[in-house]
Amino acid sequence: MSKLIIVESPTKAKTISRFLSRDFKVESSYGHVRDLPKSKLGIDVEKDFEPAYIIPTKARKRVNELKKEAKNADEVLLATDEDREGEAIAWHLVHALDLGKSKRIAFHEITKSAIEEALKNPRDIDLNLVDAQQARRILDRLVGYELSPFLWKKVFKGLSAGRVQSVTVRLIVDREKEIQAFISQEFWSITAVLKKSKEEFEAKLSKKDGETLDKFAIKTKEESDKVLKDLEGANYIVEKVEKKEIKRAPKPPFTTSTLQQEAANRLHFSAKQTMMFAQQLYENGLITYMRTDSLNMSEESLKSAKQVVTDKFGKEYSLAAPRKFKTKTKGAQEAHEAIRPTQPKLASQDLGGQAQLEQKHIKLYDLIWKRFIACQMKEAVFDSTAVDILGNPISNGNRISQNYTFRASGSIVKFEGWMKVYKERIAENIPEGMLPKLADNDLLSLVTLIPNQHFTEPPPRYGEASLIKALEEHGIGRPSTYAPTIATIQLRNYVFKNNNKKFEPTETGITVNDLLIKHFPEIVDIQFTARMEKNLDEIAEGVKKWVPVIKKFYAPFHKNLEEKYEEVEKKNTDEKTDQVCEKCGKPMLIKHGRFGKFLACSGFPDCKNTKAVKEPPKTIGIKCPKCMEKFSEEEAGDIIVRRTKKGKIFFGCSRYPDCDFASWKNPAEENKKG
DNA sequence: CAGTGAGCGAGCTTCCGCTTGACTT
Repeated sequence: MSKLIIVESPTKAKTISRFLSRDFKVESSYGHVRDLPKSKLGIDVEKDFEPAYIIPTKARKRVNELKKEAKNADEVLLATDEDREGEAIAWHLVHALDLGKSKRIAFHEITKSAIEEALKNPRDIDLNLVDAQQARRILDRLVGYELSPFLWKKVFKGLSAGRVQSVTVRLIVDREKEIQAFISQEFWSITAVLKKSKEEFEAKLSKKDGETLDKFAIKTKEESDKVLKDLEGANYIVEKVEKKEIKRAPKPPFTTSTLQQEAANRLHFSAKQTMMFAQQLYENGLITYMRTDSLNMSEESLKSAKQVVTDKFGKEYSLAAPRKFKTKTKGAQEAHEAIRPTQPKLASQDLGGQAQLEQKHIKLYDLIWKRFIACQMKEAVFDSTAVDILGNPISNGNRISQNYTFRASGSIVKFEGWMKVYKERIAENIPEGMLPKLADNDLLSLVTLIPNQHFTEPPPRYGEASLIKALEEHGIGRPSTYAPTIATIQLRNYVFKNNNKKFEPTETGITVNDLLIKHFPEIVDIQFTARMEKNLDEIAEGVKKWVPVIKKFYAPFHKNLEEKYEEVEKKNTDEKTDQVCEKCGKPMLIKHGRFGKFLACSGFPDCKNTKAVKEPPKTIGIKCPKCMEKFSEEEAGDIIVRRTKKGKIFFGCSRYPDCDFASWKNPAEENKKG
């Protein structure tokens, strides 16, 4: 009896086969094996949106191999992920491989017992779940392949729009507009430096006559001066000492999104880098699957974590019962576990021997290991103290009406708990620093009063980490798409990373975003995906059929689109410049051509003068090596980041065409490697 | 990888989500 099991990933296949007898052969599909054709819509909207699936050339070889394997097997078991995409992959496999006989199985973790359990419970493919996936796929294709050509016609060619990318651009443009519209406000704070015996500490002005002062209570220097004057000669007396014990629980283990965020914040990895290193850790059997939105952890791993905590830190740090987490992510599919070390016993220091791992792999593993171990450790406990101090102004020996209250706070760590492993900035609600021992009615002496001028700040621009966080919170995109989406919107030149690695929209990004918001508000609504997911869930549950759901969306969308083709004028994306054409004296314009921006004379077609557009100098801080051989450092060109026609990034010399140095790799990074 | 826009109007661009190589352009 020979049986063939098909999963998505070759690494998963390898792992599973270790648990099974020789009767089983485990192969992988490498993701989807059928898809809509790339070159055309591939959907017959007249015939109930019938999709024309094809096997892409990239998948052809794999399909043929699997076909052969299936023929030789007595039974085929489809063990793809238990989620919408996984179910669809199984269904596509049935059609692509012509499987007459096949069964669907699913396991929730890759352990011997879970696999044996799954083998005992085969089922049929869930066609409702498949339909939900088809609806998702078809809707995305309809939106993407009808809206993008609209942009080619009304803006310029090569642009794109889609359910995910267009909303991602919107987030960035919206934020930029908030920043532009922001009006900074002045406010003041007053800090008293006080002394008890010889110990100095700080307290912030918090109340006037018992009324809490809000942030803008003191708006100007004059108002601040008035308070200082009121306080001349005041006594400072401790009014109330409040002690509290604060407990902080650890954060859950990593998902794709949180891993990308933390690796960006702590290790300065891009989302793309993080995924590449995680993939290699996964392939080396060191971590669980890296594209996941689940917070589940196998019982086995929890047991192992407890052992590690007890061994490494002592029993007082370990939990009586494992701590479990529930996802808050909208639309989470949870086909996998959270990202965790497969062998919790292996700390990052134990990884030295593995030659194929670089420092960056080890750093990422360290982060994953610590986060996982910490989530199975006791809460951290703080003793926090908040003290109200009355500043009683005295006037001519008499108390005057106003009095002021200052507040000092501090905390000390009573028990580190999980923070012994996974350091966090204390921040959020827990003040830092120590206070001297204080008791009610203690008389304090004033060292000095410090007025501070502040200005409110605009909201920050998104970086990769905060953008991914926002996408996940709105349920936009999936673990496998966060990094590629961010790459796409930069490739299309909708947004770019500024010198601080924060996203700013380009002119094109703003133009396209405004156009979409004005004419297709539904598609670029931040809630669009969430509403779609609700419908998909109903399809998956069998409450709704997929065709009417798509029809209900498509009919008005398409009608609107046809109207907009008539109504909307072509956007003129020409940008005026201060430059004057040296041939005819007319002003020069920045135009969009096949190869991006260029300068052209506004007198066209009478004057055909063109020039390369002045590139924003995207230097990487090093000189051109080819120039350096011939010229002094003064004369040598800088290496600048440029793009090919296809948008691929390469590194060239700023003196082009005098110097033709060009490289695909970043010469600065090449130097570092030696 | 150093071009380019308009118009003839061919043939092309484009989506999201699942998964890794085969390229050293």
